[in-house]
Amino acid sequence: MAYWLMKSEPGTFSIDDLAARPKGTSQWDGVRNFQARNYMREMKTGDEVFFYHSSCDDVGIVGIAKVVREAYADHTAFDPKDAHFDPKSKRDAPTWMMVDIKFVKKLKRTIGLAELKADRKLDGFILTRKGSRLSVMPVAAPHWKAILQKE
DNA sequence: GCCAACGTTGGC
DNA sequence: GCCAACGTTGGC
Repeated sequence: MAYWLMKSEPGTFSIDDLAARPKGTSQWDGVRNFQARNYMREMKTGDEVFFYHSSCDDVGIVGIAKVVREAYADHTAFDPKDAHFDPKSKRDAPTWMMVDIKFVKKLKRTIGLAELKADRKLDGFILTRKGSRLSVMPVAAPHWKAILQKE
């Protein structure tokens, strides 16, 4: 079992939005970065995911979800009307993939970015690495545990 | 709104 | 293959 972190702007799709979906489940579409896509292809059913709110007043980890469907074609890339349309992605050879995740729980409080940056136990975490903009990333087991202990 | 950092594109 | 220009991300 592996651990991951996925970023979302709460103004677009928040942890509450995920919880409100039927069965608390949603596809994770719109990823258009190769490294992030590659990580999604590694995800296995049952893997756990930190849900992170970015570009908002309260930036940080807000909840936990789990992977319920492994990588498949992101069909929004085929739709010319979709904001994330990519003409280079073909139905018979999709460039972009998505997974489905399911709401598990909200944390009792947001574990803020500043707090994550300040924790020496989290050295090496991709999220807090200078200049990192990845929206999907792995979380090492010791890091996962250290973050949970902050709750 | 600003801007640093990064990824992508396209001319050469 | 190089690299400048451009677009995006995302914290502040």
